[in-house]
Amino acid sequence: MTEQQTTQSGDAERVEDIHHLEQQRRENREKAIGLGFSPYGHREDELLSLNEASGRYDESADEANKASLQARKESKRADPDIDEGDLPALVDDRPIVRVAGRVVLQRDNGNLVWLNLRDHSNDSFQVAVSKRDCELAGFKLAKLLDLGDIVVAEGPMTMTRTGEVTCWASSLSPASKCLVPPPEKHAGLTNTEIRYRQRYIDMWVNPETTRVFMLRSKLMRAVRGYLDGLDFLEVETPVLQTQPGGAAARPFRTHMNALDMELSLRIAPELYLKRLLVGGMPRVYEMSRNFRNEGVDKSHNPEFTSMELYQAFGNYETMREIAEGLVREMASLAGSERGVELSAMEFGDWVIDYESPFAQITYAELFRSSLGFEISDSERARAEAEKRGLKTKSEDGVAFDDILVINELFEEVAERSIDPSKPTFVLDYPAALSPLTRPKAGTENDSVPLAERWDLFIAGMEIGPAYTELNDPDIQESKFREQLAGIDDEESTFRTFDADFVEALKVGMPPAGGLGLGMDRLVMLMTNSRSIRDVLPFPMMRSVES
RNA sequence: GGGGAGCUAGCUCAAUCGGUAGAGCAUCGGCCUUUUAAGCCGCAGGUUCAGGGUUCAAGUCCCUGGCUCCCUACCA
Repeated sequence: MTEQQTTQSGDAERVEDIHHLEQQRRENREKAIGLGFSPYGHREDELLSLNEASGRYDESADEANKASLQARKESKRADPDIDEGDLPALVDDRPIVRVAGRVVLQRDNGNLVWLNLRDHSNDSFQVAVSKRDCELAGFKLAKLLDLGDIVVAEGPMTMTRTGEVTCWASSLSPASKCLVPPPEKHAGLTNTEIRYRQRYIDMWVNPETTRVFMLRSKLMRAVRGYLDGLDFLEVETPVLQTQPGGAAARPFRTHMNALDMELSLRIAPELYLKRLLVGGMPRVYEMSRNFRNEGVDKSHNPEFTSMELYQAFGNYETMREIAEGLVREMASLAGSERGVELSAMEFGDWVIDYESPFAQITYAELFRSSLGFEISDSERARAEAEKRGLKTKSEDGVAFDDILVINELFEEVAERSIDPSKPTFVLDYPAALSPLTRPKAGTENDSVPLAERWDLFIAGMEIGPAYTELNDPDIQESKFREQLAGIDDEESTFRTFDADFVEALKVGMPPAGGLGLGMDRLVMLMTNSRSIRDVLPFPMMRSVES
């Protein structure tokens, strides 16, 4: 973008529509140009972060410089006519730094202007711009800066009388103009709507927001590093799918013009990742953006990120070991960044222990301990569900299959009995609820056959499931065709018959473990964010006409 | 889906029973070379979310709509 474009585009005809606070800022930008500056800056190769610059402060050099200045002053006082050459030598070995940041505070003392700059590393770094020590243009610039402007300053690191490490500018130049009036400097920006819709303002004003997104990025990198260490390969599979599968959810639908096809955005990558196992890749994972055309709340966004992985010749036990290691790895990183103990990481009102081995309990045991009877007692389950006012039939009046009633009770009562502060694996779900999972050997003839599946719960949130994958094409086909009584549309998408996937299994998929983890929810846990919106830079918002 | 709260200056918030829309910060003008949310003096800043209604009079009461947040429900 050229200077001409940014400084002249449409100013003339728009001037009357522009808010006076913006107009004043435009005028200050013109004045900076008048001082010979390019208001939008240029390449800088020698910049230090503000935090690095603070670290460069050298106390002994600063003391020596101050002492030499004092000695010269005293010599002059003793002999006002002393020659310059007879004064004690000026000592100045103070480190020079070159820094950039956004102006968050400005205190103009007349011939000395104090600026506080902010960048990713430091919320408030002080720069002093004095008429005596700074280039004249830079000094004049300091006086006409607006809060929010980005500037580049260079000068020695020193300490003020009040003990604040400060860059004492020898030069100052603009790097970008902020034409938008800033939020209140102390109360800040609290309006959640602006925070989410104009996240760039939120990030500038509330450094904590920026820190969450930086930690999110580091956590994603840590996950990749961990999986890399286990020889998993990251892959990419289709987002646009003709037949969305791998989960129970309503998809977003779209149309492809070139091939005149109806397509859906994926609800899960599962069925494609398994095809890669069929093809011969032994360990794969994908950081998958999934799309589900459903409600929005504190833990649901229409697009969200899951990590799914598949390991040939693994099973759901292998997956439990990986998941526990991975979550602990993330917690360890987050703990060190946040300065909290791995065994005591706050999340809302809870303190979560990621250090101890994660708890394990079977679906049946958890059901029994919280409800007081067995999952096989379907009559009692139905009575209990009705007593609790739970749904036991679909909207069109069809009575739920027994296993759906049991699962209603499980979700309503048993899941909630899990200690939120202890990461907990719930093992061995009913096979009927897990159409892509291998049945658990020896339970086929039980009244409630089980499948080799677990779900991980932390802080009351479901973090993700894992399976021993079903690799028998005939069982898979019958699972796809199995319909439970009272099942709803969303649930049935799980069972949409995918002929090509069955064909792939016929080619032969090695036995495998598969795992899916909700990355957004994990980032919520790791950053102590209570809403998924706080870990997504740009959460879904209703559109507004302006 | 159900319930609750809210929307006033650029931002954060006031405005009593329905009776002249205010403050702080930011901005603008003036002073100031060690300030820390700098300070002192002065000025200015409004389609009270939108539309309709009641009234002599509406930010305030009523209706409709928009957007946001919270609770709840749903949601692998």
